[in-house]
Amino acid sequence: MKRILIADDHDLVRETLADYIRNAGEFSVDQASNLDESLDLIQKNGTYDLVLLDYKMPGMTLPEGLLQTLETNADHPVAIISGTASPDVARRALATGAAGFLPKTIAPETLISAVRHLLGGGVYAPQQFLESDRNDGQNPNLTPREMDVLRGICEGKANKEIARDLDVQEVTIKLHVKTLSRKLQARNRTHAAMIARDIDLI
Amino acid sequence: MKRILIADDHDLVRETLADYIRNAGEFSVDQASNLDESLDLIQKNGTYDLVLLDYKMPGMTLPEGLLQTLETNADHPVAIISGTASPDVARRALATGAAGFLPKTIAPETLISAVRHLLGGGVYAPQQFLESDRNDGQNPNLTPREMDVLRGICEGKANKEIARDLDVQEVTIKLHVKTLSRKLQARNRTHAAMIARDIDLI
DNA sequence: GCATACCCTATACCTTGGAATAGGGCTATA
DNA sequence: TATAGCCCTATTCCAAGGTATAGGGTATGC
Repeated sequence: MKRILIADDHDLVRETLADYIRNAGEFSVDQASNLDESLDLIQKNGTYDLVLLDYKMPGMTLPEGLLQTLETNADHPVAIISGTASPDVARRALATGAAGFLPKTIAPETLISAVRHLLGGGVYAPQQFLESDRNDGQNPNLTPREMDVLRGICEGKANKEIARDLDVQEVTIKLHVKTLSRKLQARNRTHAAMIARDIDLI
Repeated sequence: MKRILIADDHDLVRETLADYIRNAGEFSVDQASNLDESLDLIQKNGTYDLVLLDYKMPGMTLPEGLLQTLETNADHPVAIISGTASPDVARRALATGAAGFLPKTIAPETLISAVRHLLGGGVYAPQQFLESDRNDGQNPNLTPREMDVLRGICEGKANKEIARDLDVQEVTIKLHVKTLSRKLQARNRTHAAMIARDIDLI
């Protein structure tokens, strides 16, 4: 029987979900409520056939937390499960090496078939999260660089800090901040960060 | 058999949850994925014995959305179910007339007994969300004025603007910004805004 | 080749944010 | 009454954010 680890900090959600997957009768499910606990369980019980990590739980970060898990659960698939349906998160997760991206808006039966698919070594991600390169109507159409800067802003970093991280001059960051703020119709960086969060851009 | 309505936009979470509650054998469960759909169902099928509303779903607002639901589902309890465990949201929900507040971090069995309690006309809310005197590391415990300023920050307003709105001097705003940033362990106003959003403080 | 879009840099200037320090007035409570 | 917490103000100073303008380098596509 295939062994699955589900990590999510919402006890209610995780346990009912684990129950649901167990009821399919094909899987044994273990649970963790944060990243550290997940890593501990993997080391204690051996690698799982599939690990599902909530994108938002204590200790979890992208890409760091995902990379740690991939390393610990060597050679077995790790997928991200996320409440907020964000194409950008999906892309970054897959680019980092995740085997899949499961939004919490998918139907339960779809989840089961996705789990089977992942266990078979496949990659799972809903269509709409992959072909969203093109902006579908309300996407403000930020350039890759502007997205980099926006992420920095959202983490509360100063321009100088972002500049160091991206290895460019501070003035350049200021330029990006200005243009991305205009595109988002934000009045300043803080506003831009909040808008980005609102429309699930980050 | 008591009739329950669950409204949550995450299909996966809602359906597994509905399954779980149905399995208790005592309840019939209907589902909605946003506020409007909930109101429609109540009007079409008659009032439910209990309505559980997700705090974060399309159309949902506090207090407006809750008030609408309370009115439509006249004389029957409506409870808020929330992913992020925020004492402030809990207090506002209960103050508006919600019969209960259920964080998604509670255990599934606790949920079932809470549902029974609510159906019996009781009020349910975890202790720790009501006696928020003690801040257990998580609760930033901001003063009312600091909350005012925080709201301004989150709207992308400048200090000068917030000062005008609250009819005080700009320096005063700066003071509040500094102290609330310290309490939230934020490095600046943007960071504070993002943290506030993360923990659903606003 | 030419236009376009993106990315980077530079200079200069002004506004805003934020730290530090010091107090006064108010209210609730021990 | 004294203590504490909150709210407001003040002054000073430096760091950071933001605007404006001008340009260079490099791809891509017509």
